[in-house]
Amino acid sequence: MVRYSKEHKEETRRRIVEAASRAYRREGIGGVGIGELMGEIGLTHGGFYAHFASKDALVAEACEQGTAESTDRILARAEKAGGAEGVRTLIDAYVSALHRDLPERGCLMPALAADVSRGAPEVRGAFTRTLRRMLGRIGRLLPGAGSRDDAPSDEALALLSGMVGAVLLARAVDDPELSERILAANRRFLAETFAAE
Amino acid sequence: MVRYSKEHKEETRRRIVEAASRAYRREGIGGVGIGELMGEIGLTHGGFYAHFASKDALVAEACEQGTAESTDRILARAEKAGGAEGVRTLIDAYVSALHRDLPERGCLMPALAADVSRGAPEVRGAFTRTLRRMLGRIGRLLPGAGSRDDAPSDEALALLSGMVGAVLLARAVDDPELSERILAANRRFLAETFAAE
DNA sequence: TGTACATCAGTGAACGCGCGTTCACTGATGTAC
DNA sequence: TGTACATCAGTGAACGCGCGTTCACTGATGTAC
Repeated sequence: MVRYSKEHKEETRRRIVEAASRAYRREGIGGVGIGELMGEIGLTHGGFYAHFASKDALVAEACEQGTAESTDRILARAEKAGGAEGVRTLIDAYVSALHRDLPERGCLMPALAADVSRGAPEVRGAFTRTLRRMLGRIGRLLPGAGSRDDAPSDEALALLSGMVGAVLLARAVDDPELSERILAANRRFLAETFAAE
Repeated sequence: MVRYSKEHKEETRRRIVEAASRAYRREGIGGVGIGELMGEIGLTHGGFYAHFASKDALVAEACEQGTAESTDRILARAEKAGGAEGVRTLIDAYVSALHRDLPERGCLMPALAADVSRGAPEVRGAFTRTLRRMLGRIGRLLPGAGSRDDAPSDEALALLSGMVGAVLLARAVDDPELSERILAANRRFLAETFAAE
């Protein structure tokens, strides 16, 4: 039943990374085993080590490669709009009930930053590169930003930190009303500060 | 060798909660087992169930009771100062390299919010009560805040979200320079916004 | 075009380990007499 | 004051389970002839 072509292996590898990235954001890194992951794409656990040296190697790749699509979904529309309208679009998309409720398709930062801070060096490195890339894109969206890509702007750092904290707390909280208030307050506050006309 | 007085049991229970609260903030909830915890206070794992019905029950108590001292350490000085000076004191203490580097003695939110959002209902409830208490104290510190304790103010929500996001990202990042920039940018930005004269 | 074969992606049993939880027990305690 | 005893905090072996990882293997593949 199994048929493999020349690109078959790299295709399988890609599917593992994608499944891992989604599952880790949903359940946490410790919450998903290799067997569960391989089963999700219709394979058995033993085959995993033909693709990755260790779970940490997969986690690193899931943090760096597996999140491009989600970042794009959040940022692309904002970049198309541009200006204050673009920043407002970003804030509304990021600090939203939808983003809160679908971590597996959302930003890496609120979902896995705490796990990463306790993780292997290669994982922290991959996470940092993804963060830098995101800060660069947000920085270019903000008014008055220089085009120096190497150092993220203070504004981008403050905006992203606020958005990440808001989604993180909104997810943890028990009470739907408080959760909604966390999002609404941060949306309003960040838009006033970073998307003023 | 073991000698127990009337208050001995509740004293032991208190020590378990304290050790758990510190260890969970440092290593994550999944990163610390019952055996390790009991060993840390000089007991064996079996005795744990004389004090708690389950690990989740301990986690809930660690989130609600075990963090009072840490919250106090961060907030007490700010409350004593009061006014804009008090807010600046809070921001400087929270968004600091010291807080970043000592999660086990720091705020519950950046350390465990992600774990909690995937946790048991009783854990989320305990976390939410601790968050509410903290928001109330921060709200009372901010200028122009009404004394309605039941609903946290938008300003308190935005300030805490920003501080939590900043410490969370600063901990996850690989590069000490970027980590320092995350803290500095957020300190400056939050102080300008919330501690203006 | 048809057959034999080397390759290697994927299989599944097995490993050592640590987890949360249970339970029969031990032995120091405060109390009853 | 001194002894017998019920209590119960803490012990440590055992449980079933899932984890990450290893490894001998299987069988479909593209290629050589």
